[in-house]
Amino acid sequence: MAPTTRQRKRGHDPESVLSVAVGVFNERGYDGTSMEDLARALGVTKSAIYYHVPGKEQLLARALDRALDGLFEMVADERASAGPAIERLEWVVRQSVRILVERLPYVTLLLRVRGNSRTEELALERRREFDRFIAHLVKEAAADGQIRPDLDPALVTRLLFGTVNSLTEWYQPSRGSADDLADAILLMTFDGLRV
Amino acid sequence: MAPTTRQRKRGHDPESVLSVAVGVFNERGYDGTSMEDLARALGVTKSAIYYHVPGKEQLLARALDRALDGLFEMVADERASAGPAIERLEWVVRQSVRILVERLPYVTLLLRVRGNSRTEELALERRREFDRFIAHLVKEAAADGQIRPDLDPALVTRLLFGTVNSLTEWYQPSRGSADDLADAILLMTFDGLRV
DNA sequence: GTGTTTACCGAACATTCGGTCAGTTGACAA
DNA sequence: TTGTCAACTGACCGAATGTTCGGTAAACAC
Repeated sequence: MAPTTRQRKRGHDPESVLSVAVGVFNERGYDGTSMEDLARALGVTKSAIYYHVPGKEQLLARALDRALDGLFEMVADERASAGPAIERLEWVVRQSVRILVERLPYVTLLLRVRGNSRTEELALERRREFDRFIAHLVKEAAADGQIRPDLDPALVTRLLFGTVNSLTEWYQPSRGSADDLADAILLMTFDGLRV
Repeated sequence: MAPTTRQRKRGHDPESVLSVAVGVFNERGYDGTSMEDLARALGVTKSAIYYHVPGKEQLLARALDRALDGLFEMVADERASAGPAIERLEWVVRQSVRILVERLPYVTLLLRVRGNSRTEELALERRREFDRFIAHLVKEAAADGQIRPDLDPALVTRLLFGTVNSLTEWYQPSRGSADDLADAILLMTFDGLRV
């Protein structure tokens, strides 16, 4: 046997670095994560990271774009703009859950952004634009008389998407499909828990 | 004359430092906040902070205790343990909203803790204990046949308190009282949005 | 075998971090 | 007037931060 270690030069690329980095960001928080932490998680030294990506903030920017692009692709779909408002809202909630589950680490990171840097501010602004779209949709459904009139549409928007977004706090792929989750959320929020 | 209270110079005390610090922590995140940031917000130099409090992590610990103490005082109340489970659950949700509103900055900070230090781990463990109490309560209500049987009680627990906790993301005192908020949340989650 | 490219290491960089400490200030007591 | 003391300041420390850079072993191209 050759004593020389014949370890395969697996090697990273920008994609694998991003995916590992986002995982660590979500465990320790972006500001709580050092490049040393990332290096350890990747099994390389700090400097190796800079061979693949320009720096820490770029990692954040790419991750946030991945989440936001998913959300904006959805609201660009015809099904978000045509038909009865209540059905569009239901569809958008369902799709939001789907995106949240599909891109869980990226969306999780997005929902924790506080605006500490230019990168974060830009992401926050895009997110607010998405939120405005949803708020408008709820308002339409309320105007159509499709949701209970004794609740302020703006409040409903916040609570509804508070519920959806809280998935990032506990969801694991083993805990059910996106469709089952969306069913449960729509059942609770639209029809109520009480028997 | 023996004055029992000594006239103090204008300045800060541990309480005012804590309250300003928690505000900055919530704006920029705990790890994203430097002692220099705190000093600027307090209008003093960095070293003045150490005259009033032992350090950054102690500020976090005190803030987290303030949130957790409120939650545990509530579950220690008789009304959380006696009577029909569904009514206890309703009461606990209502009180949770109240505490969240009363101690908003402290609870906000608590809900963002990731376990990066011993202090954060201890807070996380106490929080999990609170969550276990709620989960048990929902399970009891489900066993009593008081909430719809087609939803997993563990899932309901997460969604219900995901909704409640999402208040920290947007609530401002000008946006209504804790009671009004609790009404809206209970209306949506227990009776449903749809007309 | 030689040259080039890929993927990395180790050492260093300037800066910022949380924290310490000797000294200063000014209100008050005596 | 003098002394005390709460409430600071400013200079500083070692460690950690994100980033740069010169070098290099291994894989590949010819």
